[in-house]
Amino acid sequence: MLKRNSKPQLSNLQDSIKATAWKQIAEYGAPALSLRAIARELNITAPAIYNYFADRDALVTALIIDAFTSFGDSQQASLDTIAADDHANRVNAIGLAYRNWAHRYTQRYLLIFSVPIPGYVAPLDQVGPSSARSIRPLFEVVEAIRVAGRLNDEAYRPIQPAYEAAFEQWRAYVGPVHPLTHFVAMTIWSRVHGFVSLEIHGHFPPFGDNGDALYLTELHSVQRQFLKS
Amino acid sequence: MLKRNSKPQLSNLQDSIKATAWKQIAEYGAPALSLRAIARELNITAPAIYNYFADRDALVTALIIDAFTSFGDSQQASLDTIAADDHANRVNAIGLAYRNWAHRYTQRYLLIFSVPIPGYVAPLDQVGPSSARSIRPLFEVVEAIRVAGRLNDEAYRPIQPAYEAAFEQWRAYVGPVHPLTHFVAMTIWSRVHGFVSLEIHGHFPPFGDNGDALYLTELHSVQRQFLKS
DNA sequence: TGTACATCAGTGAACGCGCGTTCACTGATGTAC
DNA sequence: TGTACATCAGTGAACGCGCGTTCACTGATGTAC
Repeated sequence: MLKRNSKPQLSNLQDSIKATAWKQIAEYGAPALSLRAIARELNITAPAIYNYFADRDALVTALIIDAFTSFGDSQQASLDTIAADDHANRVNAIGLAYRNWAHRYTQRYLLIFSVPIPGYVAPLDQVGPSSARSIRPLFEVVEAIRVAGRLNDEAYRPIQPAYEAAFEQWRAYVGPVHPLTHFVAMTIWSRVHGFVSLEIHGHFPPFGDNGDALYLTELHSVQRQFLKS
Repeated sequence: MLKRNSKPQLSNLQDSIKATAWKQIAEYGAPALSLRAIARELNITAPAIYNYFADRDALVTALIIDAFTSFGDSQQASLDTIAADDHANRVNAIGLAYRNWAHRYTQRYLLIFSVPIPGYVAPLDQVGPSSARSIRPLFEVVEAIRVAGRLNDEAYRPIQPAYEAAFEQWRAYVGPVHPLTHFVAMTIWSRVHGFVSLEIHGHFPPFGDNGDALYLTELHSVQRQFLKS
C-alpha cells in the first residue's frame, strides 16, 4: 500500500533546495543565485541538484511560480474573514495584504515585480498563468462591486472601446474579466503597487512603524473614488 | 592658454566607456554589466578602464547618477513651456514626462527604480543627492499649488504629526519641503510610478500605442483629487 | 631648433575565483525469484 | 529466508568560461633647457 509515497526523501531534498535558494536570495539577492552555493549549504554536491531541476533556469522558474502562489494565497486569505458584500473592507484588506506580503517576503516581491536575473528569461507559458492567478482575487473584489452596481467606472467608459483588443489578448492569461472591472482593478493595483514599490526601494522616507497611516489614506481615497453608495 | 582643455581625448574615452556601458545595459540588462565586455567593444584592454574609474562599482555609481540626472532633466524640461500658474497642465506634463522617459530609457529607469546589481551597494552620500534632485521638479509643482491655496490636502492633515520625524530626516536629502506638499507629491509619484512600473514589467496588457488614454485618465483623477478651484 | 627627460594612457600577461554543466562512477535500497 | 540483480540518488573529477583586479611594461606626447 501507499507505494506512491514510498520515497518521501526525494521531494524533501527538492524542497530543501528551494528553501535554501530562498534563504540565499533573501541574503544576497536574486541575481546572485548560484547552484553551487546552494549545494554547499546543503552539504551535497552541485550535480545532485540536477536530479530535481533540469538546470538553473528551471529552478528560478519554480521559485517564481512559488512566489506568485505565495502572493496570490495571501491576497485570497486576506478576504476570508470579510463578508462578501462588505466591499469597502475587502478593498482595504486586499490592499493591506499586498503591502504586508511585500514587506514580509521582500525578496519574493522583488523577484516577481522587479529583479531580472542575468541570463534568465521567464517562460511565459509557465509563469504567465501563475502570475494571472495571483492577481485574480483583486479582480474579483472589483467585479463584485460592479455586479452590485456600486462601481464608479464612469471615467473609463469613454476609453473602453480603444482597449478592447488589448484586453481580449490578455484574457488568455487572466481569464474572463469585464472591461470596466479590468480598468478599475488595474488602477487600484497600480496605486497599491506604486506606493509599495517606492517604499521598498527606499525612495520614500523611512516610515518605521508609521507607514500604515499614509498607505491607509491612499486606500481610503481609492474607496472614495471607485465605490459609490 | 586653455591649458585646462589640453587633453580632450581623456574625457572622451571616459564618456565612451559610459556610453558603451549604457549600450550593453540596454542589450543585456544591468546585472550583466562587465568591464571586460565594455573594453572588448571599445577595442581597448580592460585595465585601461581603471584610468577613469576606480573599480566596477565606481562606474555603476556614475551610471546611476547620470540616469538620475537624465530623469530629472526630463522632468524639469517638461515644465518649461507651461505657465507657472497653469497647475493642471503642469501636473499633466510632469506625469507624462515620467512615463515617456521610462519608455524611452527603459534600462535607465530599471537601474534607478528596480534592478539591484549583484554585489553592488549604492553609496548613499553620492546617489542620494542626485536621486533627490531628480524628484524635485514634482515637489515644486505641488508646492506651487499649495502656495496658490489650491492644494486639496485635507486627507493628510490628520496624519501629518505622526510623520514629522520621518520627513525631518528625509529633508537632508530632498531639501526643504512643506509636509503637506510632501504627502501629496509622494502620492502622485506613487500613482505615476505604479502604473509605469507594472506596464514596463509586463504586468499590464500590451497597450501598444493606446497606453496614453488610460494613463491620462489616471492623471486627470489625480488633478481632480488634489487640485481645487 | 635640438636634445634629454618626465609623464602617463594604455598594454599584455597573469592571478585567483566561482560559475553551470557533463560524465563515468559508487553504493545503498529495494525487488524478483 | 537468502541470493542475484536493477534502480537511481548522489559523488568527485573535470571541462571551459568570463570575471575583476594587479602589475611591470612601453611608447607616444609634451615640456625644459
